[in-house]
Amino acid sequence: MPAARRKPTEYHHGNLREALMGLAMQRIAARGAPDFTLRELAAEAGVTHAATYRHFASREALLAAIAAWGYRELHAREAAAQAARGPDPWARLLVLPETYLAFMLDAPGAFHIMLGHRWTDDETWADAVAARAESYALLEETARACQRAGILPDGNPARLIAAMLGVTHGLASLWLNGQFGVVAGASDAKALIRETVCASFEAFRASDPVLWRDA
Amino acid sequence: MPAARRKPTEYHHGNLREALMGLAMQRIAARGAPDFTLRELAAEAGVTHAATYRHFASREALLAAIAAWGYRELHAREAAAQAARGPDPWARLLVLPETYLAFMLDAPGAFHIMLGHRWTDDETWADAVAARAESYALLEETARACQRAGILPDGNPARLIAAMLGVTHGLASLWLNGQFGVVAGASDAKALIRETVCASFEAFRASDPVLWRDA
DNA sequence: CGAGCATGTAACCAATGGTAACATGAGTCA
DNA sequence: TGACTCATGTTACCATTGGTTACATGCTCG
Repeated sequence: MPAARRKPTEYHHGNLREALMGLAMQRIAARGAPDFTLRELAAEAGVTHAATYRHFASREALLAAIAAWGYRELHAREAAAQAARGPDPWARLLVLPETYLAFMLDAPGAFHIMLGHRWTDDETWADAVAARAESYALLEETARACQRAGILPDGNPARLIAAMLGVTHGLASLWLNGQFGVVAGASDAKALIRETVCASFEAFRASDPVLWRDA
Repeated sequence: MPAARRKPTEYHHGNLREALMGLAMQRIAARGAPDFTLRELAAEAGVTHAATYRHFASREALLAAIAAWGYRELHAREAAAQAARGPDPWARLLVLPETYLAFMLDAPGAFHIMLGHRWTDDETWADAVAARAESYALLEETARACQRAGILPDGNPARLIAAMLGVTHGLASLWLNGQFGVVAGASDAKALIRETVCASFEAFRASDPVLWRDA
């Protein structure tokens, strides 16, 4: 994250765009929702709120940029982690939720937008939608590879993928919204989440193929 | 849902509180987020926006009331469905996600607030928090009963509960945010979700107890 | 019937997202 | 070097929003 405040002598900020994204993510992570005001944000960056419109068409566009950055970064981390893990399909599959959850802890502000914010269909979110699709495609390919290798049970891959995406996304979402205390003592929620996701994947792996077949 | 517009002759609306909640839920369901303006809402109810403050302390309080209503209704439906299903713990467990997903389709507007909206900790949301806790308690009790009956594998119940809550919540959340097309052809997403949740529960049931034990 | 209280209205406020016209200064090329 | 230019920032402005306050209305019940 770049420095938030610029020196008061300089007229041009230098990299206001990224500074605003960083500050916004901080605030979202702290408050749990994109509550911030463009004016607050701009002031914290040492700039007038009107200056933000040189970099983002609207407040929504700033959020969309954060989401797009998040999914691109996630995809990059996932791909790198898979490469580091070698060719085994199962290891390549398990590394995905691991990376996902680790990134969530690294950048909770971005995740709030990625998971919790309603995206309108207009072009503002087009970038984010595309970036998200890439990340999902990775899961889909890897899951299919596991099926081909006989590691995951046969059956409709969409169901298996939905199940895996569901647990991961669901637990992440619960944690982000602070709803995890209701199910655990919240003592070490992060460890519980990681282990639960892992156990679920293993349960799916060892499950009866009949479960996943279409009627 | 009560009628949106009152007759212009009458000064008092009659049941403005519920009318506003109903209209708000409609709008949330339609737009996918609580985008509405208090003034729009009030106008649609045939009333000045200031009138809403006779029934809700703030815009946020209206959302909180919807969430609280939603969780109370959900809990009631779950309890009723369990009662109708008889004493078998496994049947009583499976009926919970069924009811959950069915209610989501009935009242997507309420679910958007229940699942997708960040709840601040102040007293505005106290009711909703309490109602939510009751619904979660039902899942927890039923899951523990299944473990005692030897139906669910032994191990840390928090993990099993987290896993089940995770899939259900995760898939519901994906569907609400319109992100389900990425995993399925979105042809009959609702059926896919129901069957995937069911398959997941069965997979957990038949899984190796070792998966759910603490290290 | 009349009093009181719940409910609605009108007028107002500060703050917000967004726009437009103007100011500044860094990079480029003669 | 000096001037042109364009990206970037500022000032001043706007309509709209959530929220408050003082006043109006009319249902309810002694």
